[in-house]
Amino acid sequence: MSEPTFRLKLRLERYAALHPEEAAALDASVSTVRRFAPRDHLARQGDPVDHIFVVVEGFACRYKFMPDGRRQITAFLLPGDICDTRIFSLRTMDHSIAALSPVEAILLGEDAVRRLESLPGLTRALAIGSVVQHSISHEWLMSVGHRTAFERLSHLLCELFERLQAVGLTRDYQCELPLTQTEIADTLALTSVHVNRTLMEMRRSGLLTFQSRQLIIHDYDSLRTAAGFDPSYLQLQPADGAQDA
Amino acid sequence: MSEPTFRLKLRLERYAALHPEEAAALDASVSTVRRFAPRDHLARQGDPVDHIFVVVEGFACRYKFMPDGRRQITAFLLPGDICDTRIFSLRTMDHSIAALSPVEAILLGEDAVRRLESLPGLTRALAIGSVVQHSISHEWLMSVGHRTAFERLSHLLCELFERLQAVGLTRDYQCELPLTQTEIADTLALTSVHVNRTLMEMRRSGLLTFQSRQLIIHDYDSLRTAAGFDPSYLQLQPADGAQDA
DNA sequence: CGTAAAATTGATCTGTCTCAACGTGGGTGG
DNA sequence: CCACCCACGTTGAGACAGATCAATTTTACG
Repeated sequence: MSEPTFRLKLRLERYAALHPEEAAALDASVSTVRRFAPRDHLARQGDPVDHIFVVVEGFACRYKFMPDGRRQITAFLLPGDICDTRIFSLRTMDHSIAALSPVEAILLGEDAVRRLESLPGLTRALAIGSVVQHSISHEWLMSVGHRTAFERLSHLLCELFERLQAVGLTRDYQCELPLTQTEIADTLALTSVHVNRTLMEMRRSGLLTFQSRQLIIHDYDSLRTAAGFDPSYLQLQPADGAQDA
Repeated sequence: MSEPTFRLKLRLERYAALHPEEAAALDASVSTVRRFAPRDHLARQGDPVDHIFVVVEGFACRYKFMPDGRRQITAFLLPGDICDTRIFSLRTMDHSIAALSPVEAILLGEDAVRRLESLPGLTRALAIGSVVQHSISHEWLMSVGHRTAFERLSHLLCELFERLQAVGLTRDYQCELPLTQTEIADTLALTSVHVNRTLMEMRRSGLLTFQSRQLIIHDYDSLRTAAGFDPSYLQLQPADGAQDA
């Protein structure tokens, strides 16, 4: 668990079987691990892109500001998540990445990434990871465009729960979600007032409780149904050839 | 112009300089060109992924249906656009692609793509193309989440205009947009009724006219301002080392 | 020409925002 | 160790952008 690549390997093995030497190459590529406090920036819009991040612990997010000052969170980076390796093709970041909780992250330079991508299992796993991030964006677009506040929030909580489950950060139907209602609002394009009302409605109806960063889902089937949540876009079913527990 | 890779090369050269042999490799990779009628599917959700597309002519779109039957268009594929090459890592398509107008498209198999991606200029250009598609998704999320109908529509029209301009499909401030108001509505997560009212408002205010598939922008500066449109996310400024016209 | 798809217009309804106030808990400095 | 304080959460009343429902007109095309 003290191994910084622990959750990353859990994630990548969902996508493709990794040879022992590929796992070793991952460990060997870790030279810099950095800690960030909540609200710290891992990267800012306009920064030159000289490394990407692997989140080891904590929550981070990609975001952009609108001209009117409202913030849109466009992605969450959870433990085990790795940034798109193709970002190196860009001169500068076109968005910012900030820590939402205390975050520990591995920094990988372009050379290290190239070396990892020369290994077939990793190539495939990283490619799927990138496609999944894209699919999540599309799913969020559907949420913001066509789902009600209740559906949007249920859908997001289902997604976060399953993503955390994939890296061993849930037990039963509970997990830690270090998010404020305002941050959820910035993600779902709602106001924090409305997120609050919707959360209270969910609590009242016995679906779940979300208090002091702890999410407890009391009725996952109903939550999934309410959200219209279909997890297939996360590609978390173990891949062909990947070891099943 | 009869060359199927003409617009693709225009696009890729915005991202990275291509060596003559890379341009030749692109041409050599074209073995199958297919035509599609409006509403035809280029690919359907669930299909095995055995080739990707390069749009030569016409408009296509990626889309998904919501459980309630509403459609969300998640991306446009314009002439010169190429699908993300990493989609090959997925067993099956997680969304559908349909023609919006008569479409001509090159089909590229995985081997052909691997061969192209072994060339450095193409690797870089294709990587940037993929990152830009991702950025466009994020920008659409901002639109649907935080922009008014008027801003959303202006923003989309600015984006489409600039993308078409990059591949030589505009003259002055005009271009052909083979989109119905319903299709625009499915993109912006509005109703076609509201798209219609918004278009009329733009027409009345002298900003633009959009009739029988022809977009004529009368006042681009005002349109851009109204949209809060910043084209940098499209990465269309000629790359270092790319030839300027 | 005829017919179906697309565009246009009007009247009404509603989910979410806005503004505004008040409650609360956990961290920190005295 | 207690008191203050500030970020976060909670609640209420009213406003509005865009949806919905329902015609009617215009356009494209076989």
